[in-house]
Amino acid sequence: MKLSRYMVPTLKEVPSDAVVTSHRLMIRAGLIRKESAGMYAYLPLGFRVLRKIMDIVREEMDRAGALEFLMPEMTSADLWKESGRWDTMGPEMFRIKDRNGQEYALAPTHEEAMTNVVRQIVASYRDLPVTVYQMNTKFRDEIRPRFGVIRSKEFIMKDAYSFDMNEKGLEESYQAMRKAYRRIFERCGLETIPVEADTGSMGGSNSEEFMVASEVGEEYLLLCGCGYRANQEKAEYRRTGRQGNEPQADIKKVPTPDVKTIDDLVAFFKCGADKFLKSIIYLADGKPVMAVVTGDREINELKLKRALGATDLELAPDTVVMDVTKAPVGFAGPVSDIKIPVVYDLSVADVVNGITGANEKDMHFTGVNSGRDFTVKNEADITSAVEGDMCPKCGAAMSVKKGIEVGHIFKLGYKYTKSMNVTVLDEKGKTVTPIMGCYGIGVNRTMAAIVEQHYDERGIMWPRSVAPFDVHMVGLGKSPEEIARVEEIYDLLVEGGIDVLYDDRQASPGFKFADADLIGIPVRVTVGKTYFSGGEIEVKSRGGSEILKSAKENLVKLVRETMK
RNA sequence: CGGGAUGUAGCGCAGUCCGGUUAGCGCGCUGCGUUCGGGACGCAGAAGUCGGGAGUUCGAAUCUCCCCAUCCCGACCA
Repeated sequence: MKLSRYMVPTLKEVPSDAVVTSHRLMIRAGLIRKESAGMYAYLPLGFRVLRKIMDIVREEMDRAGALEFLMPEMTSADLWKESGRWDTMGPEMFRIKDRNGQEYALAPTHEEAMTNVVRQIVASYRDLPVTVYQMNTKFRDEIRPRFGVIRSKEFIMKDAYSFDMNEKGLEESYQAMRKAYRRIFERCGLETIPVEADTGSMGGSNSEEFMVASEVGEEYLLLCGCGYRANQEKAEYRRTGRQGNEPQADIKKVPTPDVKTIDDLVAFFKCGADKFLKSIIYLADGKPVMAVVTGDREINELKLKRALGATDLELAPDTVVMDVTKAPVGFAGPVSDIKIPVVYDLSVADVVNGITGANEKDMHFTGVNSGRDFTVKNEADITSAVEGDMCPKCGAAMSVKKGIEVGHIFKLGYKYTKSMNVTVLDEKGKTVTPIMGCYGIGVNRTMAAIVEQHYDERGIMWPRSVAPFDVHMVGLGKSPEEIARVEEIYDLLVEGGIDVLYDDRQASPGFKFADADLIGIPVRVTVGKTYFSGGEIEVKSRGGSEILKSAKENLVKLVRETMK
C-alpha cells in the first residue's frame, strides 16, 4: 500500500478531549476519529488492527469448536419481555419503535436472541453440547462514555453462549472457553490477569474476568502472592483478629452537635476512622436493615445484597432512617435497641472502644465494645476489600491494581433456558432444560488495551500479530531514477508476500520517520542514500535501536527474521 | 444525575475581565522556489455561522438570559 494513496491522518497535536494514552495515540496515529460522544469511526489503518484482532478471536473460537453466527442488532421487545429483562435492563438499553409502534431494543447483549435461535433448532441431547458465537456491534446507553474506545456507546463484542445437558458439560464448555481466551489474549500480545468476578445482573454462578492492568482501568483488582485474584466487587478478605491490648473503657454518651459524617467524627474525636462503627440503613426488598461497618471501610452493596439474600437493595430515604433510629441521618448505631435486622461486617468485632451513633440527635457513644454493648449476631463480609487486607486463601496482605476488563466468562445457569423455555429430550426421552454459559470479549477495548501496553514516547509499538502492516517502508529517493529504484524494493517486498505500507510521499526524512514511529508498524525498512550509493537497505524494528543493513537479494529474508 | 471546566478555521490556542473599523497566532492545507537521513525554509494564498437562540446596545466573540454539545471528577455499569 502506498501511503500517498492511503488515508493516515496523523496529528502532531492531540485533540483536547483525548486524555488517556491509548485514546491520544489512536487519534494521533490516524486509527480512529470521533463521531460524537462514545462513538468512533475506524479509519482504514485502525480497522486493519481491529480486523486482525477479530481474526484471532475467530480462529480461536473456531478452534474451540464454537459456531459463528451473525445476529440482528435490532431485537424484538418480545424476547426481552420473555426473559424479563425488558423491565430489568433499565435505561442503558436503547429502545426504539417502528412505524407500527412495535418495540425493539438495540441489542446491548444477545442472550435472548441467541437462546431464541438455538431453542428453535435443538431438540435432542444429540444436538448438545453446542457453543455459538458472533462478533457484532453492541449498543449501550452508557451514563458516561469515557477513555475513547474503552467505554463507548457502540462497540464490537464477541459474544458466545454454550448450551449443555448438565453442569458437568457446562464445566467442560467453560474450560474450553477459558483456554481459548488465554490463547486469544496471548496472541494479541496482551498480558491479562484472570480474576474472580461477580456475575452481576446477568445472573449465574461461576465467573472470571480477564483484566489488563492499567492506570486507566475502571475496576480494582485484589491480588495476592498465593495466586488469589479477584475484582473488588467480589474479593473477600479475612478478619485480622487483632484486638490489641487496649483495656475496655466504659461506655459513655457524648454530645456531638452537628457531627455527622465520618470526616466530622474524625475531626471531633481526633482518632482514626477505623474506631467508628458506621451504621447505614438500607431497604432490602423494601424492608429496612442496618449495616454496620468500621468508618474506614466502604460498604460493598453487592456483597451486602448477597449476605441478605435480597434481590433489590437501596439506601433508605431519610424518613425511614428517622423512623428507625428516632434521629436524623448521621446518628445511627447498633447499641440502643434497634428493631430491624442488623448485619455486621467482619471488621466490626475487632474494634475496641469504638464510637457509634446513639440513635439520638447530636449524640454518640464512645467506649463501645462488641459482646458487651451489642451482640454480633449476623456477621458477614459486606465491605470491599482494600490494599493490605488479608487474603482469604492464605492470609497474606493483598495488593491492589486497576484493570481494564477485556473479557468475561461465566456460567449462566438456567436463567434464560428456563425463562425462555428451552428444552431437549435426553437419552431416556425425558424433557430436560439445558444449562448455559456466556463468554464475552470487548474487541475495541482489547485494541485500546494493547496500545496501553505497547507504546513509548514516540508512539505505538504494535505486537506483530495485530499490526496493521508487517513493514513500514520509508522511501527517501529524490530524483525520478532514485524513486524508481525505491519502487523496485517495494515490489520486491510485496512479491515476497510481505504486507507493506510504503511511504512514498514527498516529505522530509524526519517527517517520515516520526510518522513511522507514531504508527508503530513493527519493522521499518529505509531505502535512501545508503542504498543509492552502497546498495544497502536498512532494516530496523520499532522497539529496538539497532539498524541492520541488507543487500537487495537478502532483504526479504532479513525482514522475515526481524518480524519474528 | 450531582460537582467542575470548555466551546473562536481541519487540529492546538490567544482575544472575552474593561463592547468599537479588515477576529489573530502556531500546525496542517494550496501554489511557486530553495532544501532533503529524525517532524526544513522563503514568498504568495485558501479556509471562520466566534456552539445555537433570544435580549441589551448606535455597535456584541466580548454584557444578560435560555438552550445545546464536549471533557474531567463522582455516583452507576455484562
